[in-house]
Formats: sequence, C-alpha cells, structure tokens
Amino acid sequence: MNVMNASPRRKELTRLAAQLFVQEGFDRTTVRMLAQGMGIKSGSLFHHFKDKQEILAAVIEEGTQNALVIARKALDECASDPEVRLRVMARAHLETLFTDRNAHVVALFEWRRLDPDASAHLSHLRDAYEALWVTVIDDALEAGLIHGDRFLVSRFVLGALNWTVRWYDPNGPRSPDDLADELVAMIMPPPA
Amino acid sequence: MNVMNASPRRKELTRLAAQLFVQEGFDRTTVRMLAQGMGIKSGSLFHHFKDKQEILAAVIEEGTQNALVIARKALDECASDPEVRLRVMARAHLETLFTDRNAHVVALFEWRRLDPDASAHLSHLRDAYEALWVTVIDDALEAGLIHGDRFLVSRFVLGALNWTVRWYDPNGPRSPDDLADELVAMIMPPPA
DNA sequence: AGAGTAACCAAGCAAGCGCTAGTGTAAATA
DNA sequence: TATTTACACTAGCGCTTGCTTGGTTACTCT
Repeated sequence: MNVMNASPRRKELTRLAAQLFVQEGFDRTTVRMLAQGMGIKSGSLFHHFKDKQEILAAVIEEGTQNALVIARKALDECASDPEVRLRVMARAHLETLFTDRNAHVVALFEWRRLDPDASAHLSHLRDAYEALWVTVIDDALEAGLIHGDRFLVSRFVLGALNWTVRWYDPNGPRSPDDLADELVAMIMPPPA
Repeated sequence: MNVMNASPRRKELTRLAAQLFVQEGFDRTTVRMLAQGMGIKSGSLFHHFKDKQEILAAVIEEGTQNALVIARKALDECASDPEVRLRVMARAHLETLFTDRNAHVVALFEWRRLDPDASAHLSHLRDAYEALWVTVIDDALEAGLIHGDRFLVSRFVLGALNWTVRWYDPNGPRSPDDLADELVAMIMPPPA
C-alpha cells in the first residue's frame, strides 16, 4: 500500500469517491463501483487505501480542512466590524459548502460511518472550525446585532446553513452569497 | 403476508425497526438484526413485511403522519395571532421531532433509500406538512413580525429546527418548547 | 544494464446479504 | 368439529460484499 501520504493519484481517487458517496451513500457504494469509476480493477484500490473506511476518512478530512482554511482566510482579510464578520463567515461557509460540495455532504451525512479512531482525529478539525463560528457569534451578540443564547444561536445558524445542501439549486437564480446575506438579514433587526 | 394493514404486531415491529435504523443506518441494519431485536427468526419477518424496503416505508410513514396530525391540531387549537401561530408551529415541530424521534431521524436521513413508488406516496404527506409552514410564515411576514423572502425564510427555519436532532440532548436543561421560543425570538426583532 | 518501486490485474475466498419454500401450531371462526 | 388465519420455525439458495494473494507492467534512478 501507499505509505499514507497524499500522492496525486490518491487525491484524484478521493475526489471521485466523494462524488460516488454523495450519489449512492457510503454503504451502498461498493469497492467495485469505486474502482470502475476510477478506471481500475477493484483489487487495485487497496494499493492506495488500506480499506474502504480509509477512503471515507480521506474524503471527510479534505473537506473539513478546506473549510477551516477558507474561513480563516476570509476572517483575516475582512474588517473587524462584527456585522461584516458575521456576513463574511456565513458567505465563507456556503462557499466551501458548494465549491467542495461532495466532500461536505459526505462529512455532514456519513460522519457516523467513521471508525472511532478516524472520528476522534477529525473531530478536532471540526471543533476548530466551529470555534471560529462561536467567536463571530459572540462578537455579534456583544455588539447588539443579534440576540439570544450564544450556544443556541450558533447551532441554529449552522443548522440553517448546513441544511441548504438539501434544497439549494446552484443553477437557480440565487447565488450562495445571496443566501448568506438573506440569512444574516433574517436574524438581524431590519436596518433603521 | 399480512394484508398490508396495520396490525398491532406490525406497529410494534415498526417502532423497533425505527430504533435500529437510527442506531445503525438503514443499509447496515440487516434483516437478521431486525429479527433478533424482535425476538423472532429472520424468515418470520417477511410474514409482516413484503421486504426490507417496506419496513423503511412503514417507519417513515408513521413519523410523517404524526407530524401532520400534531401540527394541524396545534394550529387549530391556538389563536389566530401570527406570532402565536409561529411559536406554536415551531413548538409542534420540535415536539414531534423528539417524542417520535427515531421515526423522524429516519425520515430525515434515510429518505433517499425509499424506492420511487414509496417516495412518491410519502412526498405528498411531507408536502402537506410543509404547506402548513408556508402559510404560517406568510402570515408572519405580512404582519411584519419577520422579514425576508418567504421561500428562504421557511427553508432556513426548517433547517435550523431539523438540525436540532444532531445536537439536542433531551436530558439537558432546556426543553423543546424552550428551543422553539429561542428560535422564534432569534428571527424576530426584540420586544419594543 | 540492473535494481527498485509505484501502479495495476486476474482470480477468488470467506462471510454476510435479502429473501424463499415448506412446515408446525395454537387460537379464532364457521 | 372442521377450516381458516396469524405467526413462527428450519433450512438454505443465489448473490454480493470487502478484501487478499501472487504476479505483471512501466517507469525512474543509479
């Protein structure tokens, strides 16, 4: 097997696996389907990945890592105004969600299929991401932009955003940024 | 096989199936696991259900039907004030979500596993339920309680509510009604 | 030219899967 | 009393699953 690293071939296979996992779900995606999509035979898969579980972990890891990087960058680049930061964070969330859609859908809906080791490792990444959200929400609360319990507000906002993958049509009239702005507007009192 | 009706035994088995589907996921739940949980042999399962698919459909149907009944009743019994109706609808949503938790989690996360026929049939139930939401949201918008696009607002609110099954702990300090009130407060301007 | 290595293939094993066929039995119905 | 019905059993068929084994090809580096 390949020594756990991120060979270019392995990255390629991971992207394709993400797509199949979204289409069929992890459990229904057989190693034979994966292999066929990749243009190789099923046995050859295990040269790149130790087992099927590891493919799932690779997909989720990439998605979560990207989300973290993009969110951090977006926050670094924007002004320190709490309202701007809230809007930027929401936009960044939807941006990753839809540019890296497959990986994120897998992360959201197939997380339970991870074995305990992989889950523990990836939980740290996800916690780091959610910590970003909490600071942004805290600032917005302190500035009086929004109101409510910090814990609940962040859960509700993340829920509303994550659920978009269930109904949002990227080919429709609205852009992800549009969506983000509408959500922020919904939880803020109307402009004076 | 039992003639498609809802015998008491079948209801009992359906409830147990819901629990296993939540614990393991539909695909990973084998007919042998179901049978064992029910205290019978795997072959005997097919006296009550035509096939595994039909068990899934039964679970989802019961959950969705209950949600519709409870929401209609709650709306019938409350005043016509848009704010009250919004709050009542949110409370009813979380009430079904957590009293009938297993069935609803299955409905939310295993819907894709339904075959086309069952899906088409159950879609009508779900659409009827969502139609209730849209009227409530419309009234709240018209009364100026909340603001935004009717379509987006209802999606965001439902997303935030549905996502609660991912993090809410019924044994924690907060009641579902509490949660519902907080969500409504979050999207409404603070009391004058 | 020779050694090393990454990528692949053909073949198939052991286990587990959904589901069927045929039978037994106790209670309800005629 | 005779018949039906509801529910359960045993046994296993046919198929798919994740994964392994042993070997081959093509390329790179010395």
